[in-house]
Formats: sequence, structure tokens, C-alpha cells
Amino acid sequence: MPTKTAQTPIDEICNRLWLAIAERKLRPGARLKEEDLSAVFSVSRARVRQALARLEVSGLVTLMPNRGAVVAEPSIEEARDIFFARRTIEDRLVERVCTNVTPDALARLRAHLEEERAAHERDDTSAIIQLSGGFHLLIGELAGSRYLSDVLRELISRTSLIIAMYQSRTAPDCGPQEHEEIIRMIEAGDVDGTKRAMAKHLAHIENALDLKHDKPRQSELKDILARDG
Amino acid sequence: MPTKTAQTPIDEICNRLWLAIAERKLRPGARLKEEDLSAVFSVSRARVRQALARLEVSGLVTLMPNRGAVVAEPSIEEARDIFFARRTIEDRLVERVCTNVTPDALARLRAHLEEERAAHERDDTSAIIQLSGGFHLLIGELAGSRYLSDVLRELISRTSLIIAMYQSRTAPDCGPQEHEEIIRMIEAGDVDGTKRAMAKHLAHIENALDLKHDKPRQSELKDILARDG
DNA sequence: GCAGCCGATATTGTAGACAATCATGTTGAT
DNA sequence: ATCAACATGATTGTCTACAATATCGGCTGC
Repeated sequence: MPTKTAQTPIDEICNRLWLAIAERKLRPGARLKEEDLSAVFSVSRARVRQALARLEVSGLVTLMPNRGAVVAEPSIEEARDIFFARRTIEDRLVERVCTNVTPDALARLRAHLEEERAAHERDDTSAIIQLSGGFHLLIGELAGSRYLSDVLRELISRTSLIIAMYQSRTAPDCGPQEHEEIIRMIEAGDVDGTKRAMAKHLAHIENALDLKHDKPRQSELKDILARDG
Repeated sequence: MPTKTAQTPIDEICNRLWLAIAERKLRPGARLKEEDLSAVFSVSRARVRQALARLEVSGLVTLMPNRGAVVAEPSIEEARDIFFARRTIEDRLVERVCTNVTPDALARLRAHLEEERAAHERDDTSAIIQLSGGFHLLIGELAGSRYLSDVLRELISRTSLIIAMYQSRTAPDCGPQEHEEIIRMIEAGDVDGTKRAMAKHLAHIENALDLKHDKPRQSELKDILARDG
């Protein structure tokens, strides 16, 4: 969460791990050894521990005393709860954006949409994931609530973990069409329409998940093909 | 945030610091030296650093590289933002509680109200503050959203910091009467009434603050009567 | 064949010493 | 009197060595 302009080493570690998780390069259950991270980021273990402590608060990492850290493995209940929180927060953020929309805001949203389309056209998975979350973060920024934007950023990365856990088929994340629908409603100044479009969009993502069958956690049951973080 | 049943030393440090901040025993700008905290909690500095990293994510503490930690000093803009977030989240939590209310839930709310009244009668400031926040946390728990409850817990302690910064006169926090009004609406199954009562309650707290004059931060301008944390 | 115990391994947790960084105070030159 | 340079103090950041803890696998006894 780049909330400070000057990025400390801990900020950098958190951001890069956040991004790796959001892009699903680090999957739920992956081990995060202090010594490994210390070597990768060229910092002391004390720094790494601080970064991991932060990520634990954000729910992205689970720390086990004397055992080490793993990327979090959200349960089905947690998954449902996260979507409930997203509906709550994004409903209010999108309402605020629509109510106070400016030409500049619309331009930025349109520009972002073009970037998403371009990423889809070139089938750039990493960019698609990043821009998908980026759209919601842009909404948060335009809504002018630093706090809820920070919470949303956390929710987006947790959503990515959930998708990594429970998406049974390789379905695309949120396609740009649904983002465009939201932008269209904002442009029309239709507050209720904007809220409905966002709610539908989030429901679409949630319904693409298999939230009926609990997945065995990697930390509970060893994978058949054991893989390391 | 006691989210785990077994409390680690880091959990304990965070909880006690959280409580000291919520009860306004630790005031905005107070210094938090690693060595001091290490001695107080009988743990290594590494532990203290992890705890401070967590509290930084929660917005309760500000870490300055090579300078140390201080209790956060929220700005007016942050204060407004926090109340915006509270309205957003508590609106939804209280809606859910009212919609799915059970006799047991009502009993717990009533019992809590009695505790608040008793604390007011014996003029127990520490208990008043704790129970005041506890009422909102109970709403979060009864709403069944672990995530938003955690966020709310963070918002409550940040609210306490804001009150410490911007409450010009020694006004009581939320009096039990407004809590009773909310409970009454829940009991009646009046969803809209419950939301209005909560919104009014939060507005009451916000309006008791002086959010027009920015306070000089302790870390920016030395107090005339210097005091240490 | 199974349960319990023990040793090994992996990784975190701690402590102490010292380096690094930043702010403040002092001193000397103008 | 003012300013710049330097010294000092306060506190965090790093490193290293080793302690502590949890897990796992092998061996033994029943």
C-alpha cells in the first residue's frame, strides 16, 4: 500500500509481495522463509519480519510461531465475508464518484478502460489482473476516501487469493465490459444504475467461484506434488 | 485485535497498546521507544518491532525511520474520512443485525447497555470508553462479518485518537441513551429506523469535534509544556 | 503392526554489540 | 550577532551466534 511517497525498504517488500500475491504468482499456502526473503530483498531479517507483520494484519500472510509464514488460505466463510465487505464499501465509493463526477475523473476512467482492453487484446495475464484491480482502486481514489481506498486495496488482494483458491475453471476476472457498464452509468449521472452495475459486477465475480466445497489447506494436508514457495 | 484464541506475545503487546490508545491513556504524539516497550513487555526488540509494524498498518502508530515511533496524530481530513468510513460500515452492519435479529442477540445488547449505565453511574471513565466502543464491536460481532468487525475495531481506536485530538470540551462519548435508541429500533425490526438512529449517533459524535482548526502536531511543533509518552 | 520415544532438522526467537541515521547543541570564523 | 561545521546524543537498523520450538522420521518394545 503505497501510502507514503518515500518508499522504505519495508514498503518495497510489502508492495512486491502484495503484487506477487495479487497476480497469483505467489499462491495460497506458499512458504515465505525469512532467510529467503532477506536474501531476495537484500535486507536484514528484522526488516523482513516487520514486513511480514504488516502483511499478516492485511490478511495476506499467516504467521505461525516458530514455524514460519505462508501465504494465507482463506476459507469459504472468509471468502463470503470478503465479498460482503466489498459490496458494502464499493457501493458507497461508486455512489460518491457518481455524485461528484468531474470530466477529469471520467477521462481517467476511460483511459484506464483502454489500457484494460489493450491488455486483453495482447493476452497479457499479468497486466489484466493488475489493471482489473486497478480499476477498483481508481474508483477508490476518485471517491476521495483514503481510508476506504486502503481497505479496498487489501480486499482486492484477498479477492485474488480467494480466486486462486476457489476458481474451478480458468475464467477471466472482471472483463472490461462490466467496467465499461459502470463507467457508462457514472457518465449518465445515474447513481442507482451505477450501484446496480457494481453490485452485478461483484456478484458475477463471486458466482464464478466454487464456494461449496472446502479446499484442503496446504498447511493442513501435504500436497501430492509438494511445491515450495 | 484478538482474532486468535491463543494470544502470542505480539498479540498481547498490540492489544494493550490498542487499549491504552482507545482509553486515551496514550495520547497522539506520545513517543514509543523500542527499548522501553521491550522492557515493559519483557520481550525482545524484534517482537516490539513486529508489534509496532502491525499497529502502523492499523493507523494507530507512525513509524519514522531511525527516529522511532509515535502514537498517530490524525489530520482533520483523516478525521472526516474515518467518519465517512464508519457511516459506511456501521450502516451495513446495523442493517444486517436488524434484519437477522434473534432473542439472544437482543439479550446481549440489553446486557451491554446495562453495563454502560452502571459505568456511567459510578463515573468510571475507563470503563465508559471501553464499553462505548464495545457496543459498536458487539454490533459488528452480531452482524457476523469478521472482516468488517476487524475494520470497525480499527476505526474505533482511530476515532479515539481523533477525539483526543479534536474534542475541545470534555463531552462524554456516546451516551447510553443513543445506544438504547438503536437497540429499540432493532427490537422493533425497523431497519430504516435503526440505520437512521446509528447515523444520527455517529453524526452526534462527529459534530462534537472541532474539525475546523488544525492542531499543531507534537512531532512538528514542540508543546509549550513538553510532556513525554 | 502400532504406539511411543528420541534424535535430527528446519526455522523462528532472542540477545548483545555495534553501525547508521537524524536531530540538536556547541564552537569557531566572519 | 549570525552562520557553518563539527561533535554528541538518541534511537533505530543490522549482523551474528545461539537458544527455542515444532515437526518429522527412524527405531524399539509390546
